[in-house]
Amino acid sequence: MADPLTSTRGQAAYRCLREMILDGTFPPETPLQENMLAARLGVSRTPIREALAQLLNEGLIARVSGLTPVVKRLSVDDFVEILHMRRLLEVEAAGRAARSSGTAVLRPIRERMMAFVAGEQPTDEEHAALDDQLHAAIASLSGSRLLTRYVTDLRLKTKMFDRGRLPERLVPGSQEHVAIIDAILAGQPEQAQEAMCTHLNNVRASILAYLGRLT
Amino acid sequence: MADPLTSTRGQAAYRCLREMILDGTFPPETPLQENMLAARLGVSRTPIREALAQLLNEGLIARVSGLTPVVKRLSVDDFVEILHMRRLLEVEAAGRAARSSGTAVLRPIRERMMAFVAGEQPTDEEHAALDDQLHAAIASLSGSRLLTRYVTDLRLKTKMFDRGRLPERLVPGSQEHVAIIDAILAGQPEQAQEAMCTHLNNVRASILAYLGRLT
DNA sequence: ACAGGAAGTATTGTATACATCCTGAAGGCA
DNA sequence: TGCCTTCAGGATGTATACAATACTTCCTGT
Repeated sequence: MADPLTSTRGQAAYRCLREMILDGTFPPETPLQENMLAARLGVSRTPIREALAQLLNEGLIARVSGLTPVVKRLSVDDFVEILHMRRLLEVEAAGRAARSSGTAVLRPIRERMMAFVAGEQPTDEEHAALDDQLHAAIASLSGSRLLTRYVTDLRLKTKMFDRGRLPERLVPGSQEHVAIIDAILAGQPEQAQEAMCTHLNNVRASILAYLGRLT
Repeated sequence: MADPLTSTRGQAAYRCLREMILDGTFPPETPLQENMLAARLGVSRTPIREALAQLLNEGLIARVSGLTPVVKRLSVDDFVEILHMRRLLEVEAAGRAARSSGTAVLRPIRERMMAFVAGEQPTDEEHAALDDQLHAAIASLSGSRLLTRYVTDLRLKTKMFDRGRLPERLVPGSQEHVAIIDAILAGQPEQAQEAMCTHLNNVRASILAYLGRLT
């Protein structure tokens, strides 16, 4: 049988709502009323409430003035804060990954990244999935479940900015990823940390430039 | 009126259960059955389920083999992992706090700490509360809500080890706290970071020694 | 016309009843 | 004797009904 935890309607509703928030089906400030969601997902309010509680904990939604929770709008400051935290944690993770064994799992990811550098054009989903896979693998190689979880949580919140909005970052981003991987494979913690730090600084700079371009 | 969020039975149950777990009323491995808890707290299963979901998210309880969640037993490795993460985050927070304005809030805390150094014997609750207050204030001075929240969450999980088990740490611990405060008040980030790092290393060492003494 | 209040409406909080699934034990068969 | 099957009990997942609360709108008085 499937994992009972992920096969309950409550968990399914959670994943569904999270996806709808991240992909823009529910834009920021959208009020999420329990009855509306229950009707829309075809379940009762009980699993909906469970899902909302989880999203509330994660910070993807918030109760602004008391009652009905709304989709949280990430301010630029929020975004910078999250990326700052990600840098702190992922730089640490990269350093620890370089000291770990089992780094071979990074090799197939490196191959795919090299293909992007060589000119292959992946779909957004493909690219995002590989990005996730790499950062998750590095966090996991750190050997700390806590670090892995925090990195995963933080990356979730910035994911809505990664949706193919910055195609010009594909090749340089992939090059930076390869640099991080190579430093880890070579067992050089300082270089791995530096490469990760550079990468995240570039991500921040390019997204801030994108946001500035909008105004 | 009181904050509507904290006056619901669900939130009350959450705080109540959390306290019971942290103070040992529910020791590790205790199964937390919804019916039992509902009867014990005098509410229905609905708010209990809400509270359990929150505790589950926080990691204070876990579903080990499927069904009934049990109070999580913190292994030594878990503890080291948490303290490692705390060091990473709180060192960062101390550095940023030293660069911030508004550090005057630390002065009354410093006075109390000095009283402990001078020989005053606080109750466990008093000491724990001041400790919380200091670390929370430093995290808050970092200017990052995210950092503050993470530090708070992590400290919660190690709190069960702080319950007056290490009376010999009172004076040196308070001295270390004063050193951190003084570095922040003096606006010296590097020294603040170093003092915080030293402090947390000492905390880890003394608790590991305590745990080793048990075996 | 504007402010204050009161009633109605809608939404969340809580309790309870029902459905589903897991667990454990008893009994039968090889 | 040991293992598998089956059934009973219980615990969680889900739906629904009810209670309480916050918001909205309209009315009234100044």
